[in-house]
Amino acid sequence: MPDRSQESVNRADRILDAAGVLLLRHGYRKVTIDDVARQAEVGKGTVYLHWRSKEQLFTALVVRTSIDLTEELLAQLRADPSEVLPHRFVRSSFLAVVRRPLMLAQLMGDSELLGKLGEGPLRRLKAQSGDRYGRMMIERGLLRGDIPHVDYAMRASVLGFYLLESIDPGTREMTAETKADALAQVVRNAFEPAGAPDPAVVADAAAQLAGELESMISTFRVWIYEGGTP
Amino acid sequence: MPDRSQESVNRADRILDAAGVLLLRHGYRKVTIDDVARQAEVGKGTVYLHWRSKEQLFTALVVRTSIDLTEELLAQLRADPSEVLPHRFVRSSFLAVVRRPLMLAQLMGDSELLGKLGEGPLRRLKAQSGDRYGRMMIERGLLRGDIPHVDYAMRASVLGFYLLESIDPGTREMTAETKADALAQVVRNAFEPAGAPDPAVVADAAAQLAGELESMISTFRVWIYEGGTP
DNA sequence: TCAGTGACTGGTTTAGAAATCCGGTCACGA
DNA sequence: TCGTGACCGGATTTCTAAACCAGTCACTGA
Repeated sequence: MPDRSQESVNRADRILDAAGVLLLRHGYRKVTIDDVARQAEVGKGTVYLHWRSKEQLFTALVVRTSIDLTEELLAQLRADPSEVLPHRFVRSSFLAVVRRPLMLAQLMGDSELLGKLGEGPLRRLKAQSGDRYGRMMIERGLLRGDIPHVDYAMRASVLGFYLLESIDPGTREMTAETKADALAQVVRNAFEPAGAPDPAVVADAAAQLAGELESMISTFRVWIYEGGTP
Repeated sequence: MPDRSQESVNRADRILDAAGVLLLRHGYRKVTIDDVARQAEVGKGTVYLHWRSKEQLFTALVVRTSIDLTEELLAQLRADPSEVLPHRFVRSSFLAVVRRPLMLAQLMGDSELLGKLGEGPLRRLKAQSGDRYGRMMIERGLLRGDIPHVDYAMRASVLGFYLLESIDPGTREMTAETKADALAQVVRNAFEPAGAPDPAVVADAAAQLAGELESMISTFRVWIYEGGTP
């Protein structure tokens, strides 16, 4: 028998579901709090019992999606530590992002869909995490240290795979997996050292990355309730 | 002593110069034909002696810049045939584009600056040429044939180098050369076969590419006078 | 005679006012 | 105590009048 606060969490989730459906259909600007409340079958005031503003409501939605995505990556990493290798991890991240329209919109800076929700500290946090991941891989010898600006080059190359589709509609016929495989090839050939990596190093790196992902998830959990502006 | 038509060409060039200055400063929408005429110190009607519409005037400007860019690449290719190798050619193209704001704007689809001039047959032609270059390099064994979707992967990776700067302002501190070098590394490691290429193959490929560039330039020359819609 | 010009025209964009909308509050009812 | 929807006023949209500018063409002077 669910207690009072459990009910409240359920309802918060229902409201976020409603917000998600409407956001993807109409975009941030055209979705009103009234719409969300009606879709979630609650009164408008009820929405404000959970979040202080429209911006915080939709930020919570983006953060919830980020948690979901990060948990997926974490599960894959735990099932197979070699997921930590750049070509594997970048591949999984690519698929995890393109399958979540909200994440894709945030990464591509789609202000039509997200308003200015795309910016903000959330994006900075993710960028920082990417940086830390890169440095960690270089330190452990899982990314080539012999080429200058590996981090820059990898960021640039990967970005292109996310953005090409918006510039060249012809590529929309390829499946996400096909693109992800091509991306993995590029990352492996261009940025990873030749030869098989030491399994011990891989296991260790996987453990560290798992820790980082967990702490990201914790940070996200806090943000859901504080609207990303603590 | 310059004849009548030489004068006319000079004046057309002066008008295009004026249009270029104003376009970069204010963008397509805010530049009026009056402005251009005044900047070029001719009457407004005179502009219409050279081009049938505002769109054709600015299209001619973009095409003139494209010719200039293509001639630069052609000269480099003639000076050193190994410029035809993907990592070299992509590097030179990158530099040639980022040093010409109009070309960069067109490639990035900057509609603030170019209005809808960014679209159109010009862009399609350039995309096609890129495709043909890719196929040619694969046929001659200068791009790896063993990885699926090399063309797609290379287009995506290269695109990222053009676009990263607009997403991550931090990278603006790097010089264009540094970025171009990183790009060349990626292309070489990810897409070219290991080992030195056969000089005869290179020379032959260079000759063919030079031919293609020449024919592009010819096409551009026609378009200057026909506004890109023959 | 004709290249060059700028006043002129009417479709389009902009500016400003009026009307509508919607984020956020809160008094009330269950 | 929790949930609601009528209500408020700042923000956005809509409407209309004024300004603007692409493109034309009759005129000028070389």
